[in-house]
Amino acid sequence: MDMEVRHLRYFLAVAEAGHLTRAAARLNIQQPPLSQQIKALENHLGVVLFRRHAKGMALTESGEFFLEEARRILDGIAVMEQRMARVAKGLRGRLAIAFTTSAAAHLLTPRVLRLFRGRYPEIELSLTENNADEITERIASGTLQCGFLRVPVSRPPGLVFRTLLREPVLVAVPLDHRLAQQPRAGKNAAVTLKDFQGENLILVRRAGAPGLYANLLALCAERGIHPNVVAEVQRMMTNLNLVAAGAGISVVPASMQHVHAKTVAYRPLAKSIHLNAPLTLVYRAADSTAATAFFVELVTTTAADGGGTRS
Amino acid sequence: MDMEVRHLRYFLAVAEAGHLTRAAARLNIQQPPLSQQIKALENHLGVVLFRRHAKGMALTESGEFFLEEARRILDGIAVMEQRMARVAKGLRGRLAIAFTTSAAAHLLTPRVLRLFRGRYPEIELSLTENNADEITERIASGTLQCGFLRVPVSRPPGLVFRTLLREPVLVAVPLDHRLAQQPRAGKNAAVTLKDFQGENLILVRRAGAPGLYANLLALCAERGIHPNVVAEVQRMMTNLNLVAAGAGISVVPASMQHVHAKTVAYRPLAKSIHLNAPLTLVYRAADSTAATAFFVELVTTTAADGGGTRS
DNA sequence: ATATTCCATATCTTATGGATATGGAGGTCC
DNA sequence: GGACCTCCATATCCATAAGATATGGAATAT
Repeated sequence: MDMEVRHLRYFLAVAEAGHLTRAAARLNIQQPPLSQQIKALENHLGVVLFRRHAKGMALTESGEFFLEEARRILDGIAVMEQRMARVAKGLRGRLAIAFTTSAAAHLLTPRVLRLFRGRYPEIELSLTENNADEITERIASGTLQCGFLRVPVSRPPGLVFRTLLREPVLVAVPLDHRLAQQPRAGKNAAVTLKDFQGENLILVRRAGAPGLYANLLALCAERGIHPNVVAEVQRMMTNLNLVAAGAGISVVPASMQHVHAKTVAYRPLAKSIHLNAPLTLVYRAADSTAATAFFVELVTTTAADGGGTRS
Repeated sequence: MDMEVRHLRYFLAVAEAGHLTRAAARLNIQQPPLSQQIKALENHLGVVLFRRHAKGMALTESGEFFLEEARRILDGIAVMEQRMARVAKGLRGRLAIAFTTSAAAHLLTPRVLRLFRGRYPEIELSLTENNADEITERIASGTLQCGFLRVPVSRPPGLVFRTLLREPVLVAVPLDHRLAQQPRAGKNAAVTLKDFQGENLILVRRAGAPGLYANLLALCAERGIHPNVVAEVQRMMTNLNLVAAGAGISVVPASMQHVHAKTVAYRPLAKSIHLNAPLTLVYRAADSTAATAFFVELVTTTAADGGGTRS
């Protein structure tokens, strides 16, 4: 015979009732089968658990030992069931989330993570930083659950790209650059597309893929303006590092204007230029995990509430 | 459905094999019932434990959580079974032992307890001191397992009285007593029965019950000697306290000769007087407890080996 | 495309947990 | 002290559910 949880439950009932008949009633079974199960348990353990006398059943010394053990194990099982119930509800789990450097720069991102941790403390967040390409791929493959990025570079089927917000873009130039010196014609006068003519431009993009910079180049091309593309990098942070080093100018979402603030100047673009940077949440449409749903829900509502303080 | 240990064992096998078919083979069952049991478990927990793909079964995240829990519980059960195996062998338990003050005075008693503790460290000894009457009664009622006493005062059926050893008795007298002064006629000349004539005698006995003192009185009566019984007490220690206080004289087993050594003199009895003090082990004949058997066995062999150094 | 592997489903068998009926042992009450 | 009562054990029977057998479908590899 193998011991089963049933034996423990039955034993405990008898031990607590001190009475086979009463325990059987409490367990909603009849007395004889209970008698047999107890006996089977005693056989299995090689120990007599109860002294049978005319007024009921009393634990033997071995029974007392076993009582402790049985309680311990049944308690353990109860704890397990509770924990698994929380797992089932999605209140316990793991959630792998990634963001691009520029998405991480927007205040919405840290804010939403803090909120989530507070509300679902038993969901362990695994956070990584990566470029939009890899994030998209890893979400599709199931390695990641959610990602924050700017303009989607590819749109594999089955992925949801939810635009959380749009923010202006700024032109980032080295402090000693011509465009950084300009604010006299009217206090921070906007940069126009013409200003890009002949400039060394640093891009963040993958060749052939759409994105913020693809849009910018398209606008320039429309007007016959041809900037001089001196570098294409993977991350916007690298981008700004190069600007800070004086390698050229670039364009970034407004929320990055505090990066390298001592060495890079950020100038607005002219209103006529319809170029803005979205913040996008990516996840699998088929992901039925409760944790993911909680996260998507929290991100969406937080963004709708004015998001990351519109900075 | 109720969760049973079987489910945990099956789950663990599948999780470790990563393979339903292989796990089934390892469990000596077929694949379909295993499939069903796993599914039943998933139903019960409200969680999907495995991702089924063409090369086997891989744990989901919930499955990983459950793996920890299942291992924890199965380990707990294994520990329990081991402990109960030791209980079954009698290596773990409780043993209630009592002795009279005079039995405790014999070196065999502490010696055997020390030996026992060393050999069976998981058997908890509960030690008490009491008079022969109560010890006998409590062993009969099952409150105690073993007792050490001198001469049995009653012999309820079902109790075994095993004589471990016999030792001489000595006459205990106050230091300033006539009999204490005597050792000049031949260096510690023995006390005879005649010496008891008219003496104040202190007894340890229950009226009507046999015992060391009943034997002594019988011997005296045979020869027409009538000591003056001034007290009947419950414990031999009380007895000696009274002798030390000068209330009278008494007779005790030789092993007690170090009690009140500063105020009581111990004198041998004449060889012709056939009076000695046994040390007796009492236990229930029907006591099939291994721990009791171990104890009885150890006491018997220790006593046979020369016992408590014959002091 | 074919074959193979592995899990799921459907049906049947069997082992066993549980129900019913009865007996025996130890207490209690009159 | 005898009749009754309570409570557990034993014996037999039934029903449920675990397990076996047979088959099908999905995914991967050849």
